Amino acid sequence: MERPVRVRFAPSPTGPLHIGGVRTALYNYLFARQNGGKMILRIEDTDQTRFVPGAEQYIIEALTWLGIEFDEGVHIGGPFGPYRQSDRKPMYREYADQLIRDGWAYYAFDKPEALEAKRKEFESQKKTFQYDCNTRSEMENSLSLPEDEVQRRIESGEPYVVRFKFPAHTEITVHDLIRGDVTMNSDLLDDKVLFKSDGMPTYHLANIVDDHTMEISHVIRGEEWLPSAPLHVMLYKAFGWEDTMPHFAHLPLLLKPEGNGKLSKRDGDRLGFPVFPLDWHDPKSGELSSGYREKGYMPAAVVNILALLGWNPGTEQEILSMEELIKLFNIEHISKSGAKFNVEKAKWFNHEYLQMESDEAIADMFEPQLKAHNITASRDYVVKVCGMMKERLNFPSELWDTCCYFFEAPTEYDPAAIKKRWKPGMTTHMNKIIEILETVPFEYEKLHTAILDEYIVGNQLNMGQIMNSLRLAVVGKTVGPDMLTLVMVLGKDETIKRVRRAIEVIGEVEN
RNA sequence: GCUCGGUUCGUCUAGCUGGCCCAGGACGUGAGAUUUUCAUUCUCAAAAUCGCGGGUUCGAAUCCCGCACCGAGUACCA
Repeated sequence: MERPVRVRFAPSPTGPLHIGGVRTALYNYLFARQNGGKMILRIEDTDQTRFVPGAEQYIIEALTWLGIEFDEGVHIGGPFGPYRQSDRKPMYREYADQLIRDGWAYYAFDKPEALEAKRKEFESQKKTFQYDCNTRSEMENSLSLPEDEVQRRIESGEPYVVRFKFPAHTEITVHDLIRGDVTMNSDLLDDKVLFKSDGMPTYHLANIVDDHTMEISHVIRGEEWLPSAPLHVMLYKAFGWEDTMPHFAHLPLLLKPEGNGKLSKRDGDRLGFPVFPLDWHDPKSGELSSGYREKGYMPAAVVNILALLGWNPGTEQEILSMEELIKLFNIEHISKSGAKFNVEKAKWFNHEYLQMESDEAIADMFEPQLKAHNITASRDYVVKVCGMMKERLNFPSELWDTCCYFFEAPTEYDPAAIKKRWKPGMTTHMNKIIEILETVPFEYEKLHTAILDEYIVGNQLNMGQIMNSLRLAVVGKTVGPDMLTLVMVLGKDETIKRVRRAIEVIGEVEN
C-alpha cells in the first residue's frame, strides 16, 4: 500500500542556496505535483555555529522566483509544524533517549581534544581512526564505563553526546530509486553522533525523526548523502519505523564546467555564470555573488536548464514548461552520473525563452535601462523597437547596447567602418540622399525606389558602399536591422539630422 | 588509505529487456544560402574505435569479470 506522496526540500540556512540545491528542490516539486502530493519546506538549522542571517529568506525568495511552490513549510505553516528544526528542538531529546533505552545508542564523554588526539595517533600509524564497534570499548562512554560512573558524570553536568551503536557484521541495503540496491557492511560504518553536547540533534537524528513525523514518503536529495543512507536505514529500523520508511533517490551531482569536481560557490563568477539563483551579499565579508535573476535569466529558462541537467524526458524535446515538466518527470530518467554546467547552452535556453515574451513584456524590461540613460520615448516606440530587435538578444541586459541608436544619435563613428565604407565623394552621395529624404514621400516603398533603384542602381553606384555609409551615418557603426526600416522607425527629421551631422563630423576623405 | 557511486561527440544527453547504432538529438564549432551591414533564419558538415582489457554470443554501447580513471563520503557540518 502506497502512502500519499509527501516530499520535502530541507536546506540548511548556511548561505545562499546554490543551483544544485535548486535542482533538488525542483525535482522534489515536480515529483510532488505529478503525484498530487505535498511539497514541504523544512529548515535544517541544527548547527548554530554555521547559521547565516538572511539565508532562510533567500531560499524562500529564490524558489518563489522560480515558481517552485510549497504546500507546507516554515514560511506558510501546515499541520506538521513547526518546520524549522531549531523550533522542534525539545522533541529530539526523547527520541535519543528512546534509542538509548532500547540499546541502539549510548552516551559518549570523549572531549573533542581526546578524539583529535586519537585521530592523530592512528594517522601516525597510517590508519584512520573510526569510532565504531572495534574502538568504542577504548573510549569514554556508557558502554565502557561502569554504570554508576556514567550516572555520576551525567549528574555532575559533564558534557556528552549520544552516539548510534552500529551493530557489528551486518549487511545494510539501501534501495535507491536511481541506483538500485546499494549494500554496505556495518563494520565499515562509524558510531555517528546523533545528539550533540549543545542539546541539538545532528542532521542524522533530526532528519529521520522529522521525515517520519512529517510522514515523508520519498526522500529525493543529493548524492553526497548516499554514504550515510545506511545509517538512516538503520535508524528507521532502530525506531521501529521500517514500515513507513521513505523511498530514497540520490541525485547525481552538478559538476564544475571545467576540470573536475563538484560545482562550488567560487566557480560561478570566475567562469562567467552564476552559481546562485539570486544575487547574494554576504553579510560578513560584504562579498557579492551574482545570481541568475540579476544576470537577466528568465525563471522559466532556469527551471528548464536545471531540469535537463541530470534528467531528460525520453524524447527530443528540450524546451519544456513547468507544466510539461510536471507531466513528463520520472525518476527512471534521472541519470546516475554528474553533469557539468554548460554556459553556452544556458544562454541559448534564455534566448529561446526571451523570444516567447511579448514585445510589451520586453519593453517593460527595457524601461529601467532607458531611464538610466535619461531617455524619454513613447511607449509605442519602445514596444516597436523591442519587437524588432528581440530576436538578436540572449538577455534583456543587452537591450541598451543593441538598441541605443534608436534613442540616441551616434556621437562617434566606428573608424574601421569609415575606412572601409566612407570613400571619396561620399559627402556628395549623402547630400543627395538627404535631398531624396526631403523630397520623396516618407514611405518605405517610395524611398526604396528612390534611393536603391533610381539613385544607386540607376547611377551604377556601389550598393554596399552607399548603404553602409548611410548606416554608419545613422547608427555610428555597421550593425542593425534593414536600413530603410530603420530610417522609417527613426523618422524623416531625425534621419536627416543624423546624416547631416555625419557629413560634418566625418567630412570628405581623400582616397 | 578505506567505503560507496560513476564512466557514450568539447558539453548536456538518446541508447537500458543484446541485432533497426559502422551510435541519434541539442548547445557550441565550421561551411554555404539569404541580406545593403550586423544579427536572425535556413541548409549542410565535422565531431564519441560507446574509459581500457578480457569473456559470453552467430551478433555487445547494451550481459559477465578484471583494471584504470573521475567523483562523493569518511566532523559534536549539513
